[in-house]
Amino acid sequence: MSKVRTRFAPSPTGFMHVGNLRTALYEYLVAKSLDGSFVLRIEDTDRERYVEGAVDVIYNTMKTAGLIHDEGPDIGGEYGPYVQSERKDMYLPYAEQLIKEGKAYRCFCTKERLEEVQNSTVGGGYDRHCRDLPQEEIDRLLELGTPYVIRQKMPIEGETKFVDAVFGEITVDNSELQDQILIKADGYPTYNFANVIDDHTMGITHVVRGSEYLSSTPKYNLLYEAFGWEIPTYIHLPLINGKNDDGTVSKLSKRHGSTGFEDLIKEGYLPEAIINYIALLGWCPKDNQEIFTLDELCKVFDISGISKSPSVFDYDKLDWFNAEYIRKMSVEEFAKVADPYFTQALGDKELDRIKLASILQQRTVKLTDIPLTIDFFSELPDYDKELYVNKKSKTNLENAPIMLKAVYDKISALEEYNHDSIHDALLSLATELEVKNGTVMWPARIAVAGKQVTPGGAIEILEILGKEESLRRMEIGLEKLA
RNA sequence: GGCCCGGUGGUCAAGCGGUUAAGACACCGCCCUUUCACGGCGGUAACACGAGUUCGAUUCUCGUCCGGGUCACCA
Repeated sequence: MSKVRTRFAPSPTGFMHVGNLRTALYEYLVAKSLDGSFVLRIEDTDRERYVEGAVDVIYNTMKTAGLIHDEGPDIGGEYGPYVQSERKDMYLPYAEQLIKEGKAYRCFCTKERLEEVQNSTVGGGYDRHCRDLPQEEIDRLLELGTPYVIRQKMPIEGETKFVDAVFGEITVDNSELQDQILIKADGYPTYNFANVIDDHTMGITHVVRGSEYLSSTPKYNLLYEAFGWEIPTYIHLPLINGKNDDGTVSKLSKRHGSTGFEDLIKEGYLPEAIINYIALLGWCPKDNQEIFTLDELCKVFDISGISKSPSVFDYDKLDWFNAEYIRKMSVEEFAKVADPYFTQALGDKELDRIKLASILQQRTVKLTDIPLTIDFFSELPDYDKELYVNKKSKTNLENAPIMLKAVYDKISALEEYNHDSIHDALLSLATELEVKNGTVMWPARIAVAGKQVTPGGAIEILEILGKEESLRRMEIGLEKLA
């Protein structure tokens, strides 16, 4: 058996949809799990949709996602060129070969006529008007310079069967198939034609793509057969949907939130978490493990685990994966990825960012949540004194000032100012006053944070804020409570 | 509309003729606790429907319904 080769063939639109990314991921995994090669091919034949810098978006996405290709425009390979626009001259000869063999023909029909036929025929479609033109007529039209397209002769009767590795055997009536256009009037190949030629000439063994191609696969196969080429293994992937506000589902799109890889990254998701999540959208390992590195996925990935039914992209689950990946990092790693967000909230204010990271790490779901949860470090928010009232901690407007004053005195008397000394001071205070820990902790935390919910407790916040600033904030609290 | 595909809790999903129908996310409750989180424990919740086949169907077949895809000189 020849070496397994898969390809990812995106169009440079400047946007990498998670659906495309998942297709790329599965193509990568199919190749790597079978000890094969993963090829990147850029399909840029559509000039109108060309976007500046779009190819870089593809490279960057693949790189940050960790999907490293073995061959491609940037690194070459023995099956090049890997950019479709650079291969444009190789398609026409193949189509002409088919004409010579009587498997394709020139169609001179005008668009107007086609439209007319489309509207008048039940079920629409082309009426194969030019399929059997006499040779003299063809020559005459050719001499006149009549524009034409090249169409493939599809079988009129019978059926075409093919086997998909995921969906099993699929049968389609040949009467459903149009005489598809291979070469357009401008001389360029249609997408389907270019695809078959490229896949074959690049030695692609496994075609992995979304299930929207399932019903056009017979057309592909008829082309492979016309050339006498070996048909690749087809692996069609179930689609990814999004959930609408009204509870229905539809194809994943912008209105469901960020669906581009870069958008997701901007929203504070980690690449590894995104990859891990989408790997499980439509595929399940034998043992139901959920957390996987890319390398682990390569080892356990198996085509038989691919599901047939479409799935819904669930941001809640993505959140969970992201939080898991954040918690798995070392504090240093987390501090590093969180740093831009620290800066966003704190500016150039000097705080111990490692300590900050350590109290934040367990409670961060998305990196973008960080600024709002730590904003009080840079500036004490204006808060209502009702915050000092907390039933569970047994604090109220009467005892809060007393507790806060006691904390203030205790802290200002501290020679050494660190986590342990603050800890001991506050806990011993609770013992001395014969109240529960919360009764002294709550007012202290509220005074220095000015927020009901904070990352970390009173001790951590006091420590990070520093003695001077903490005391200043407690003074403000005492004034409020007076 | 024709054709193709799909249908297990709200979501991702295991299951491949006999199970108390796993697990994860979300949700709810309890515990831990200086708030929130993390962590621990527990809970609610599903085989779309109807006929077959079979001793026995979530698993096999057919029909119905629902959902999606596809029918271009777009990719």
